Amino acid sequence: MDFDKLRTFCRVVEAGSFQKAAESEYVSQRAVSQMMKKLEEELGLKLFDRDKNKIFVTPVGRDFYIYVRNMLQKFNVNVNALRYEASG
Amino acid sequence: MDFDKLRTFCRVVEAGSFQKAAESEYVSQRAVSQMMKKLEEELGLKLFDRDKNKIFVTPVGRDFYIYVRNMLQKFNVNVNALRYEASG
DNA sequence: TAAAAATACTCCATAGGTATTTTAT
DNA sequence: ATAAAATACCTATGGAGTATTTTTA
Repeated sequence: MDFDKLRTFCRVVEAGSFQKAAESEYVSQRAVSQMMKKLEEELGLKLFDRDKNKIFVTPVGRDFYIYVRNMLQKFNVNVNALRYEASG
Repeated sequence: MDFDKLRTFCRVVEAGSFQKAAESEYVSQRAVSQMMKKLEEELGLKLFDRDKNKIFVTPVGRDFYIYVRNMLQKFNVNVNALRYEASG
């Protein structure tokens, strides 16, 4: 499990497509497609329904998104606080 | 940033040495040493003081440990809940 | 016909192992 | 003399790009 995958997942949910997320993250569509596949395998959760050339976020995917978005944001805040602590 | 690094970091803090953590995680001492180096670089935080053949967790490292331990635990709880949700 | 996802093929970076060196107890 | 961390060297795995195919709107 790595943060890049989680961040990309968030972008996908927000953009509504792998392609759009890929563009906004400056990686290839393939990279995003692979990452999301691995993410689902790793979690043992189906995050998307795939309908040929369209994706839909599952209810579980939506819940996971809410959770992850918050977790990543908090993590960044915390690390920044520690950087400040270390520098002061 | 990946969860393996964070988990290993927790093991190091708990064990008090790279070697011990390596044994308990079934990886080489080198792997742990490298992971911790990368982790510090990625975070921009000094997590350990290195004194030749001994390490000491820095105050910031200790705070980071508290945070990460909790984060990882919560994450697992949440994913398990989602698995349950998905199966029900 | 344009846009999007999956698949195939290829390549390179990096993560990890073994072995070695250094140091302290 | 033992235990632990860093370093060097090497290999293999996997992640990413390009190109291609399929499908739908």
